[in-house]
Amino acid sequence: VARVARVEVLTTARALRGPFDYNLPDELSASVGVGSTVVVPFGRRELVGVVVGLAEASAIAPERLLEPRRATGPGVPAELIELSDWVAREYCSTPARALALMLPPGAGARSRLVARLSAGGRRALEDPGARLGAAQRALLERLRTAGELPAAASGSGHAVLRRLETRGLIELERRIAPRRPSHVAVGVLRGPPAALSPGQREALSAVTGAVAAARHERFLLHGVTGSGKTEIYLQAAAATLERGRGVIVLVPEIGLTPQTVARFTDRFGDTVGVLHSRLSNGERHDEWLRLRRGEARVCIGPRSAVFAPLGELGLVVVDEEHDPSYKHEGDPRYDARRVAEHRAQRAGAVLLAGSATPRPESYVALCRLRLPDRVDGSPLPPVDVLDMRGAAGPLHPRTAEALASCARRGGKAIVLLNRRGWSNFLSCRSCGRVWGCPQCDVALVLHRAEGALSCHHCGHREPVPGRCGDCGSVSVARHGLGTERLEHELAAALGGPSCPVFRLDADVAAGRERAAAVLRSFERAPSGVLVGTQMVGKGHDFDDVELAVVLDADATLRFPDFRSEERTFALIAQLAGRAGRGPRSDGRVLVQTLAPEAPSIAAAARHDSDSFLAAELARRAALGYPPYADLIRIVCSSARDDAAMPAARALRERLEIRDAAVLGPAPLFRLRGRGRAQVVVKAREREAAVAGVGAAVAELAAARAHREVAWSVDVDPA
DNA sequence: AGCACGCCGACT
DNA sequence: GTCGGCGTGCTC
Repeated sequence: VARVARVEVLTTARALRGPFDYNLPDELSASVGVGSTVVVPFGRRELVGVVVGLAEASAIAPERLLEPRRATGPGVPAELIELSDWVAREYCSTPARALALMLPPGAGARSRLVARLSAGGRRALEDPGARLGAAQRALLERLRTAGELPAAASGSGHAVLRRLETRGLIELERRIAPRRPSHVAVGVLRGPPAALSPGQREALSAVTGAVAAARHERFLLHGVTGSGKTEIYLQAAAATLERGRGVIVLVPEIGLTPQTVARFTDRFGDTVGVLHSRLSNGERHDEWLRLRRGEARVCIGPRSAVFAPLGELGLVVVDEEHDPSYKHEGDPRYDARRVAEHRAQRAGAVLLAGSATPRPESYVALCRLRLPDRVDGSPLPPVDVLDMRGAAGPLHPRTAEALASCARRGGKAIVLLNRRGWSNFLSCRSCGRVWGCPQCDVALVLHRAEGALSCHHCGHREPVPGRCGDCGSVSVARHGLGTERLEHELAAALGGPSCPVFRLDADVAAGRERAAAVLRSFERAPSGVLVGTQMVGKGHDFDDVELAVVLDADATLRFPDFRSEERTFALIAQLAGRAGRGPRSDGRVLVQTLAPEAPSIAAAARHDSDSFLAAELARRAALGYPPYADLIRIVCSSARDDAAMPAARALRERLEIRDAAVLGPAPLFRLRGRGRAQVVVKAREREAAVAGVGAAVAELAAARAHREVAWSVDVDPA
């Protein structure tokens, strides 16, 4: 009989090594099993924990074991406990952090302490005789101006906060992630299930064959934009539901893919549970519960939906599998595509990844299904590469002419520039000073409409300078072109009632519903130009865009990253796929670049993903990059700028992994006021390398010498 | 990670 | 004395 529950308590601490054992009294043993969530006494606190195992006895003396206070909520399926264990090990994280991903929204460890001034505190600030230390006074002052502050941003330690709380001068409240407004769907092309082309039928039958046999297989649906991939997802999902099994559909950032989501909800109604961050906490929790109870059998959502509480999984779809948003940028740094593969394999389910521009990894590893043609029969638009070396302005004469002609004829165009803001950086014309971020070693970007310079890494903002802080000169040069200025210049050149200019980038999208509103306006407008960052190339299908332009197409190539070729190819190919669709089949694409002969740009111009992938794979093989090796990146960072490098050096010396190259340590630019250094491991034997790095980091992170250093392990860095 | 405890210096 | 700023140790 199970007398002992093994519990992982939900805390983010790396130093804490669970699981911890608790006695299970009779009244709990009936309701508590693997996957149950429980509230347990832990030290001097009470924490939520997850039961990860049951046992008859513990290695700890029975009299030292405590009992869970109570069970809470429906818990998670046991299958997800196993998955969390795999995620924790695969990404060198902790069981508790991995478990937090599986829990219903809001139940995880993600909460924060918020401080607020009380009436007593307000009086104390005005009373000169009040006993207040310097730190206490400073905190109270900050609270008076800010209203309320998260404890982490209060500038004071917990000791100060707690003492002020016991004296009644402040109020402390633990709060879960803030509520967000709900999401509105836009630009939906509704319609009955389409008849399939022969190519679609063939691809679908391969997938449904594997589903019917409950055989784990992995497919790559490689088809251009508009080739009918979504219809195959829908019909494969329907076939899976008929077999009584569940479906997970992963999409990139959901705000940008409302069309895919709407097609699923249209086809399957309440059977679909939608999980995404723009639902309110309550709504998200309700959707999660519907999935957990089996009331919804299809889950659609962004990367975190790969952890949906669905039993009897039969199919996992990964739409736009090349999209970088599938990589999670917090600990654990999981890759939803790899998690999807693992989960599907464990469940005997089928993995169906789809893209017009698949990653080389998927191209090699998955069973390929080709959809070479657009469903509407329209050809892919011709792509012209324009050499910008020696060009005078931001637009090539042919680009300017094409845009003007499009505006004259009342057509629609999309212009992509992957750079936000007005201009890149500012410098003083007399002394050469460049305005940089005080927290990060990068230049600040001018956002003219807000009258601010902004750091795109940490969010630091300062007013636009009137004069140089070093020499006092009032002559400040603005360099580079961003979307804000491009919008302004195009509006001046073409704009007017007949040719409105719209802009879509992260600055616009920051107002949540604004992104959808911009897309809706552009879609409804009979003519106009949409200017934006890569967001304009995602998700949305407009059936009347005749001209697509990419500016500075080689910008992504200038990043020292082994994926830069792949990214550049995808950026151009994805945008090209959005031109000349529907009735307007006379679309064209212009690509401005300083590197017209770059293989990724030349191949994208020919719509030739097969030869691009072949060449890229050969390059990866020669250089020892994925899929022919696995990369692990470890970043050390510290508020003390001289602490990161010694820690990285110590890691390098500690790492002994067979059949792997260890590169570094290399210094990185300062970020959010923290000095950083990295070590990269290129491994032929993935498991050994992950285990080796995990052990080394665990050991060094616990060492006193590196107490102030934060360690971040990124397996399969993006 | 919290949270408490214990030590030390500054101010009443 | 007391308060506030650290450094250290523990959590079934």
